Amino acid sequence: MSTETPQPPESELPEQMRVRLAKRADMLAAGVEPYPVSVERTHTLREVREAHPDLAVDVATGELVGVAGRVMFLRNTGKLCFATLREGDGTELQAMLSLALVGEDELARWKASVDLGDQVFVHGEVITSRRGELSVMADAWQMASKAVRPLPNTHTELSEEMRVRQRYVDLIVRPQTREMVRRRAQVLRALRDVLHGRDYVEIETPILQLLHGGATARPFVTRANALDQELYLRIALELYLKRAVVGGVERVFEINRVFRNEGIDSTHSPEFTMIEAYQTYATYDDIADVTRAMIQAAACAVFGSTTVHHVDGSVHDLGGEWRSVTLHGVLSDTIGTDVTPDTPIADLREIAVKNDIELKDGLTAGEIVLELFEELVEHTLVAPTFVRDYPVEVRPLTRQHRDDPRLAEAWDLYVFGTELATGYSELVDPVVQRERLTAQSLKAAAGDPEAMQLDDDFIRALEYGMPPTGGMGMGVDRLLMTLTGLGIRDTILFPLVRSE
RNA sequence: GCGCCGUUAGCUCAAUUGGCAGAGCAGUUGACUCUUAAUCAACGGGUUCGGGGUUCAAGUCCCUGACGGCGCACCA
Repeated sequence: MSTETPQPPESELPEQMRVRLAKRADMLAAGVEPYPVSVERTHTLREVREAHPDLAVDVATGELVGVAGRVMFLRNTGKLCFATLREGDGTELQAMLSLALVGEDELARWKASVDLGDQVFVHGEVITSRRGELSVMADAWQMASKAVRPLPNTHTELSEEMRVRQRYVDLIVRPQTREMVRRRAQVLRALRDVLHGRDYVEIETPILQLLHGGATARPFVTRANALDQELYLRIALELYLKRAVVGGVERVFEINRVFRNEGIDSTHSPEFTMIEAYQTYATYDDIADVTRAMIQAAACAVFGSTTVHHVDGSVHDLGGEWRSVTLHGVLSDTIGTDVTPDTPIADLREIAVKNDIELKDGLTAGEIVLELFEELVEHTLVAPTFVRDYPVEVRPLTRQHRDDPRLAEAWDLYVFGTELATGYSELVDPVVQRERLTAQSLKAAAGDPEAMQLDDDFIRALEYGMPPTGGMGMGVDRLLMTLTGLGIRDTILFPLVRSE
């Protein structure tokens, strides 16, 4: 060891880090920069590969290139060294260093300073080895960035915790993780493309809010020092998008993060990405078509068709029209008993008892129907299914049904047994909306932490007249899960983890 | 929040009834000009998650805390 790095007490570091730090120090002592500002890269590894798709064995092209990548394999033999370089998209290319070409000193310097995981630059001729491997035969090489921490071994699976806590390592080691990053980008782009194609305008609305609303969920609370006031992180996008609709943004959407202070598990993250879209002079039927178009476009963006491939190997077609049922209808079909908005509470409770479902006291008929649906039907809806016409009391932001005032013009979209999206014919009557939110705020005052607050400014906006509007909301992470079959923590690049 | 299971070398894991803490990969040294999970030889590497206890003796048993996984509850 020639130079000390006083920061962390070296004796407490693992042996392999001490060795690598010593190599870094030795390079500095020899006047070699382990972290140069740049290197003379002329080609990406992919470009070299694409320029020479099928060279014969043991061929020299005469083409000189400068390439760089992370060392993923290293085979230092006596007078001929091999390294497999990899760049960000996963493309790999072999570098070879021979005593004859680089000389004794440079070969020794390579062996002494290069470890698995280092970023290196290699200049030389594009050749194929005697075994036919496309390679760059080096005439010069340079460290591009010395890795002082060793990579995990690449022959065993990384632990789940390591993959989430050190996602950068997961990205280096696992192609599936790199693929998810790109798939998420493809999905976001597809969603935007569909909406832009229909003349929607993307806007950004406040994340820090004085009141929480637009959904029933526990919010995160924070504080604005300058205002000396508590603020909430938004739980939904809805109420501000509707303000924009009132103001004349007649087709509007937002894709961004919302925050819910609730359980964390394989399908729930405290922050997740929502898309909400609103279109004036549209109904919940129109917005269902938009939603289907978005999901099918997302599938095509990822898989090239509406046939999706899950990580468990299963294949599912999300193409064509989707099944549409009513809430009461699908519940009736499932349990074999007719349930309608007229079914008395006593009868509904009897169905619950028969099916071993415990119900809280004081529920309305509509709330019981919804509970029965969630317990008995939801998990059976594997193929995409719009479930329509919910009890009006469980959809406080939706207009009453044109044919039955006890129902709301709302649908939920279920795929693979879970809810993926929701859509409404929006409630635009300010008087009815005030009544509904007042009822919600009474529940909040009574201690329900998930109930909506009465947002007077939102009501005031409606009082100026909001056009008839259809709206939808969808969890983007859920969409990724639907397309790939992964858990939510695999669809979010950097999910929340507890401190180590 | 409640319950169950787990945490051992850089990584992935093993360790019988409580009896010397091990393997593969990675690392160090040496050999090798066609390797590609290279091979061969030798060597090094441990606060067994933290704290406390029982015991002649604790990775192993008990208590406690942290973190993780699964189930339940809440929810998208």
